[in-house]
Amino acid sequence: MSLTDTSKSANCNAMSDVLNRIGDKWSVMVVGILSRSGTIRFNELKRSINGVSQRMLTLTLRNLERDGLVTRTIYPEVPPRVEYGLTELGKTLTGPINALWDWSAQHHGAIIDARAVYDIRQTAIADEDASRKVAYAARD
Amino acid sequence: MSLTDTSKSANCNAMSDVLNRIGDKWSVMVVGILSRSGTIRFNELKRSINGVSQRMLTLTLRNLERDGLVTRTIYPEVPPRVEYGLTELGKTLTGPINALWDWSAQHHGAIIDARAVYDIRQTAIADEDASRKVAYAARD
DNA sequence: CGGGATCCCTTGAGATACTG
DNA sequence: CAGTATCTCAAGGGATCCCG
Repeated sequence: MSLTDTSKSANCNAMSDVLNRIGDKWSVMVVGILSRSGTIRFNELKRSINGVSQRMLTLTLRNLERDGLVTRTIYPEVPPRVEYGLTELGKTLTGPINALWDWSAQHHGAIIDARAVYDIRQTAIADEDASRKVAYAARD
Repeated sequence: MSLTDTSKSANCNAMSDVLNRIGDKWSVMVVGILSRSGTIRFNELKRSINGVSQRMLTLTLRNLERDGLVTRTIYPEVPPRVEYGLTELGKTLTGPINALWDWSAQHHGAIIDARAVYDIRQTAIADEDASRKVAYAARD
Protein backbone atom coordinates (compact mmCIF):
# COMPACT_ATOMS: atom_id res chain seq x y z
CA MET A 1 0.00 0.00 0.00
CA SER A 2 1.47 3.34 -1.01
CA LEU A 3 0.82 6.11 1.42
CA THR A 4 -0.65 8.94 -0.54
CA ASP A 5 -1.97 12.00 1.21
CA THR A 6 -5.51 10.70 1.14
CA SER A 7 -4.68 7.31 2.56
CA LYS A 8 -2.71 8.99 5.32
CA SER A 9 -5.64 11.14 6.21
CA ALA A 10 -7.84 8.08 6.26
CA ASN A 11 -5.39 6.43 8.61
CA CYS A 12 -5.47 9.24 11.12
CA ASN A 13 -7.58 7.07 13.40
CA ALA A 14 -5.21 4.15 13.14
CA MET A 15 -2.28 6.44 13.77
CA SER A 16 -4.00 7.95 16.74
CA ASP A 17 -4.78 4.55 18.14
CA VAL A 18 -1.28 3.25 17.64
CA LEU A 19 0.21 6.41 19.09
CA ASN A 20 -1.69 5.93 22.30
CA ARG A 21 0.46 2.83 22.80
CA ILE A 22 3.65 3.82 21.03
CA GLY A 23 3.52 7.38 22.23
CA ASP A 24 3.76 6.17 25.78
CA LYS A 25 7.36 6.65 26.81
CA TRP A 26 7.46 3.48 28.90
CA SER A 27 6.23 1.38 25.99
CA VAL A 28 8.93 2.75 23.74
CA MET A 29 11.54 2.13 26.41
CA VAL A 30 10.39 -1.44 26.90
CA VAL A 31 10.42 -2.21 23.19
CA GLY A 32 13.80 -0.53 22.88
CA ILE A 33 15.30 -2.58 25.71
CA LEU A 34 13.66 -5.79 24.54
CA SER A 35 14.94 -5.32 21.02
CA ARG A 36 18.47 -5.41 22.37
CA SER A 37 18.14 -7.80 25.30
CA GLY A 38 16.17 -10.47 23.51
CA THR A 39 14.37 -11.94 26.47
CA ILE A 40 14.46 -10.51 29.94
CA ARG A 41 12.86 -10.86 33.37
CA PHE A 42 10.58 -8.43 35.08
CA ASN A 43 12.98 -6.99 37.61
CA GLU A 44 15.83 -6.86 35.11
CA LEU A 45 13.58 -4.80 32.90
CA LYS A 46 12.64 -2.60 35.81
CA ARG A 47 16.28 -1.93 36.61
CA SER A 48 17.04 -1.23 32.95
CA ILE A 49 14.46 1.50 32.71
CA ASN A 50 15.33 4.45 34.83
CA GLY A 51 12.48 5.83 36.91
CA VAL A 52 9.70 3.42 36.07
CA SER A 53 7.53 2.26 38.94
CA GLN A 54 6.61 -1.37 39.27
CA ARG A 55 3.00 -0.49 38.70
CA MET A 56 3.62 1.37 35.44
CA LEU A 57 5.91 -1.35 34.16
CA THR A 58 3.24 -3.95 34.83
CA LEU A 59 0.58 -1.91 33.09
CA THR A 60 2.87 -1.16 30.15
CA LEU A 61 3.72 -4.82 29.71
CA ARG A 62 0.09 -5.85 29.89
CA ASN A 63 -0.85 -3.38 27.20
CA LEU A 64 2.01 -4.43 24.97
CA GLU A 65 1.06 -8.06 25.48
CA ARG A 66 -2.55 -7.30 24.68
CA ASP A 67 -1.56 -5.57 21.47
CA GLY A 68 0.43 -8.62 20.43
CA LEU A 69 3.79 -6.87 20.62
CA VAL A 70 5.26 -8.63 23.62
CA THR A 71 5.30 -12.24 24.80
CA ARG A 72 4.98 -13.20 28.44
CA THR A 73 6.34 -16.56 29.50
CA ILE A 74 5.71 -17.89 32.97
CA TYR A 75 8.01 -20.54 34.39
CA PRO A 76 6.24 -22.40 37.19
CA GLU A 77 9.19 -22.40 39.55
CA VAL A 78 9.92 -21.27 43.05
CA PRO A 79 10.71 -18.42 43.12
CA PRO A 80 8.48 -17.53 40.18
CA ARG A 81 10.13 -16.45 36.95
CA VAL A 82 8.49 -14.53 34.15
CA GLU A 83 10.28 -13.58 30.97
CA TYR A 84 9.32 -11.00 28.42
CA GLY A 85 10.28 -10.79 24.79
CA LEU A 86 9.16 -9.31 21.50
CA THR A 87 6.72 -11.06 19.21
CA GLU A 88 7.29 -11.03 15.46
CA LEU A 89 4.96 -8.07 15.27
CA GLY A 90 6.89 -6.39 18.04
CA LYS A 91 10.15 -6.91 16.16
CA THR A 92 8.80 -5.05 13.15
CA LEU A 93 8.32 -2.09 15.42
CA THR A 94 11.98 -1.86 16.33
CA GLY A 95 12.78 -0.33 12.95
CA PRO A 96 10.65 2.79 13.41
CA ILE A 97 11.51 2.91 17.12
CA ASN A 98 15.21 2.85 16.46
CA ALA A 99 14.81 5.51 13.79
CA LEU A 100 13.24 7.69 16.43
CA TRP A 101 15.90 6.76 18.94
CA ASP A 102 18.65 7.72 16.51
CA TRP A 103 16.92 10.96 15.74
CA SER A 104 16.75 11.75 19.44
CA ALA A 105 20.43 11.11 19.86
CA GLN A 106 21.31 13.30 16.90
CA HIS A 107 19.03 16.24 17.51
CA HIS A 108 18.55 16.38 21.24
CA GLY A 109 21.24 19.02 21.54
CA ALA A 110 19.56 21.21 18.93
CA ILE A 111 16.29 21.01 20.84
CA ILE A 112 17.94 21.98 24.11
CA ASP A 113 19.53 24.96 22.38
CA ALA A 114 16.25 26.00 20.76
CA ARG A 115 14.54 25.92 24.13
CA ALA A 116 17.19 28.09 25.70
CA VAL A 117 16.88 30.66 22.92
CA TYR A 118 13.10 30.61 23.14
CA ASP A 119 13.06 31.00 26.89
CA ILE A 120 15.45 33.94 26.78
CA ARG A 121 13.32 35.68 24.17
CA GLN A 122 10.19 35.08 26.21
CA THR A 123 11.65 36.52 29.41
CA ALA A 124 12.88 39.51 27.41
CA ILE A 125 9.41 40.09 26.03
CA ALA A 126 7.86 39.65 29.45
CA ASP A 127 10.25 42.19 30.95
CA GLU A 128 9.50 44.62 28.14
CA ASP A 129 5.80 44.29 28.74
CA ALA A 130 6.27 44.76 32.46
CA SER A 131 8.22 47.99 31.99
CA ARG A 132 5.60 49.27 29.52
CA LYS A 133 2.90 48.60 32.04
CA VAL A 134 4.85 50.45 34.70
CA ALA A 135 5.32 53.41 32.38
CA TYR A 136 1.65 53.24 31.47
CA ALA A 137 0.57 53.16 35.10
CA ALA A 138 2.90 56.06 35.91
CA ARG A 139 1.06 58.27 33.42
CA ASP A 140 -2.19 58.01 35.37
CA MET B 1 27.86 8.39 15.57
CA SER B 2 27.14 4.69 15.56
CA LEU B 3 24.52 3.63 18.01
CA THR B 4 26.00 0.82 20.00
CA ASP B 5 24.22 -0.61 22.99
CA THR B 6 26.19 1.51 25.41
CA SER B 7 25.61 4.76 23.60
CA LYS B 8 21.93 3.97 23.41
CA SER B 9 21.79 3.39 27.12
CA ALA B 10 23.57 6.65 27.67
CA ASN B 11 21.00 8.35 25.48
CA CYS B 12 18.07 7.10 27.50
CA ASN B 13 17.69 10.53 28.98
CA ALA B 14 17.71 12.23 25.59
CA MET B 15 15.25 9.68 24.29
CA SER B 16 13.04 10.18 27.28
CA ASP B 17 13.13 13.92 26.85
CA VAL B 18 12.39 13.78 23.14
CA LEU B 19 9.64 11.26 23.71
CA ASN B 20 7.85 13.62 26.03
CA ARG B 21 7.35 15.84 23.01
CA ILE B 22 7.14 13.26 20.23
CA GLY B 23 5.15 10.85 22.30
CA ASP B 24 2.38 13.40 22.53
CA LYS B 25 -0.15 12.38 19.95
CA TRP B 26 -1.09 15.96 19.07
CA SER B 27 2.54 16.85 18.37
CA VAL B 28 2.90 13.91 16.01
CA MET B 29 -0.33 14.83 14.28
CA VAL B 30 0.76 18.43 13.85
CA VAL B 31 4.15 17.48 12.43
CA GLY B 32 2.47 14.93 10.19
CA ILE B 33 -0.01 17.45 8.83
CA LEU B 34 2.61 20.17 8.48
CA SER B 35 4.94 17.87 6.59
CA ARG B 36 2.27 17.49 3.91
CA SER B 37 0.60 20.88 3.99
CA GLY B 38 3.75 22.96 3.99
CA THR B 39 2.37 26.01 5.73
CA ILE B 40 -1.05 26.27 7.28
CA ARG B 41 -3.19 28.51 9.46
CA PHE B 42 -4.37 27.82 12.97
CA ASN B 43 -7.97 26.98 12.26
CA GLU B 44 -7.10 24.96 9.19
CA LEU B 45 -4.81 22.92 11.37
CA LYS B 46 -7.52 22.57 13.98
CA ARG B 47 -9.96 21.27 11.39
CA SER B 48 -7.35 18.86 10.01
CA ILE B 49 -6.82 17.21 13.35
CA ASN B 50 -9.85 15.36 14.49
CA GLY B 51 -10.79 15.94 18.10
CA VAL B 52 -8.18 18.44 19.19
CA SER B 53 -9.35 21.31 21.37
CA GLN B 54 -8.18 24.83 20.65
CA ARG B 55 -6.38 24.89 23.96
CA MET B 56 -4.41 21.72 23.30
CA LEU B 57 -3.55 22.80 19.79
CA THR B 58 -2.24 26.10 21.10
CA LEU B 59 -0.16 24.40 23.77
CA THR B 60 1.14 21.82 21.32
CA LEU B 61 2.19 24.48 18.84
CA ARG B 62 3.90 26.52 21.56
CA ASN B 63 5.91 23.51 22.67
CA LEU B 64 6.88 22.61 19.14
CA GLU B 65 7.89 26.20 18.51
CA ARG B 66 9.92 26.26 21.69
CA ASP B 67 11.74 23.10 20.68
CA GLY B 68 12.64 24.67 17.35
CA LEU B 69 10.52 22.29 15.30
CA VAL B 70 7.83 24.67 14.14
CA THR B 71 7.81 28.23 12.87
CA ARG B 72 5.10 30.71 13.77
CA THR B 73 4.55 33.63 11.41
CA ILE B 74 2.21 36.44 12.34
CA TYR B 75 0.75 38.62 9.58
CA PRO B 76 -0.39 41.94 11.06
CA GLU B 77 -3.66 42.06 9.21
CA VAL B 78 -7.31 42.37 10.07
CA PRO B 79 -8.51 39.74 10.69
CA PRO B 80 -5.28 38.40 12.15
CA ARG B 81 -3.52 35.61 10.33
CA VAL B 82 -0.97 33.24 11.80
CA GLU B 83 0.73 30.55 9.79
CA TYR B 84 2.61 27.54 11.02
CA GLY B 85 5.27 25.53 9.26
CA LEU B 86 8.15 23.18 9.92
CA THR B 87 11.66 24.40 10.56
CA GLU B 88 14.62 22.59 9.01
CA LEU B 89 14.94 20.65 12.25
CA GLY B 90 11.26 19.86 12.12
CA LYS B 91 11.61 18.52 8.59
CA THR B 92 14.25 16.05 9.68
CA LEU B 93 11.67 14.63 12.04
CA THR B 94 9.25 13.77 9.29
CA GLY B 95 11.37 10.78 8.30
CA PRO B 96 11.00 8.93 11.59
CA ILE B 97 7.44 10.17 12.00
CA ASN B 98 6.41 8.88 8.61
CA ALA B 99 8.09 5.57 9.33
CA LEU B 100 5.89 5.31 12.38
CA TRP B 101 2.87 6.43 10.41
CA ASP B 102 3.48 3.77 7.77
CA TRP B 103 3.94 1.15 10.44
CA SER B 104 0.62 2.14 11.98
CA ALA B 105 -1.14 1.82 8.66
CA GLN B 106 0.38 -1.59 8.02
CA HIS B 107 -0.03 -3.18 11.41
CA HIS B 108 -3.04 -1.54 12.96
CA GLY B 109 -5.23 -4.43 11.86
CA ALA B 110 -2.92 -6.97 13.48
CA ILE B 111 -3.07 -5.04 16.75
CA ILE B 112 -6.83 -4.92 16.70
CA ASP B 113 -6.91 -8.66 16.12
CA ALA B 114 -4.42 -9.31 18.90
CA ARG B 115 -6.53 -7.28 21.30
CA ALA B 116 -9.65 -9.23 20.42
CA VAL B 117 -7.87 -12.55 21.00
CA TYR B 118 -6.39 -11.32 24.26
CA ASP B 119 -9.70 -10.01 25.56
CA ILE B 120 -11.50 -13.25 24.74
CA ARG B 121 -8.85 -15.28 26.56
CA GLN B 122 -9.06 -12.98 29.57
CA THR B 123 -12.84 -13.25 29.87
CA ALA B 124 -12.52 -17.02 29.53
CA ILE B 125 -9.99 -17.13 32.34
CA ALA B 126 -12.09 -14.83 34.48
CA ASP B 127 -15.15 -17.05 33.98
CA GLU B 128 -13.12 -20.11 34.85
CA ASP B 129 -11.91 -18.48 38.05
CA ALA B 130 -15.41 -17.44 38.94
CA SER B 131 -16.78 -20.97 38.54
CA ARG B 132 -13.87 -22.33 40.60
CA LYS B 133 -14.64 -19.91 43.37
CA VAL B 134 -18.29 -20.94 43.31
CA ALA B 135 -17.32 -24.59 43.54
CA TYR B 136 -14.89 -23.77 46.33
CA ALA B 137 -17.51 -21.84 48.27
CA ALA B 138 -20.03 -24.65 47.78
CA ARG B 139 -17.73 -27.05 49.60
CA ASP B 140 -17.93 -25.09 52.85
C1' DC C 1 -9.26 34.99 13.56
C1' DG C 2 -6.12 33.49 16.97
C1' DG C 3 -5.49 33.01 21.02
C1' DG C 4 -5.23 33.93 26.75
C1' DA C 5 -7.47 32.97 31.33
C1' DT C 6 -10.32 30.38 34.24
C1' DC C 7 -13.05 26.57 35.98
C1' DC C 8 -13.53 21.91 36.78
C1' DC C 9 -13.39 17.16 36.23
C1' DT C 10 -11.05 13.03 34.71
C1' DT C 11 -6.98 10.48 34.24
C1' DG C 12 -2.10 9.33 35.22
C1' DA C 13 1.05 7.74 38.08
C1' DG C 14 3.85 7.28 42.52
C1' DA C 15 3.92 5.10 47.27
C1' DT C 16 2.62 1.60 50.13
C1' DA C 17 1.00 -2.77 51.66
C1' DC C 18 -0.52 -7.46 50.71
C1' DT C 19 -0.54 -12.29 48.07
C1' DG C 20 0.76 -16.65 45.50
C1' DC D 1 10.02 -12.82 42.48
C1' DA D 2 6.22 -10.99 40.22
C1' DG D 3 2.67 -9.19 40.62
C1' DT D 4 -2.47 -7.06 42.57
C1' DA D 5 -5.11 -3.57 45.28
C1' DT D 6 -5.88 0.75 47.21
C1' DC D 7 -5.01 5.44 48.34
C1' DT D 8 -3.54 9.74 47.18
C1' DC D 9 -2.14 13.73 44.73
C1' DA D 10 -0.78 16.21 40.59
C1' DA D 11 -1.25 16.82 35.91
C1' DG D 12 -3.95 16.63 31.54
C1' DG D 13 -7.28 18.25 29.08
C1' DG D 14 -12.24 19.86 27.79
C1' DA D 15 -15.66 23.81 28.05
C1' DT D 16 -16.44 28.41 28.32
C1' DC D 17 -15.82 33.29 28.23
C1' DC D 18 -13.16 37.19 26.92
C1' DC D 19 -9.75 40.13 24.40
C1' DG D 20 -6.93 42.44 20.56
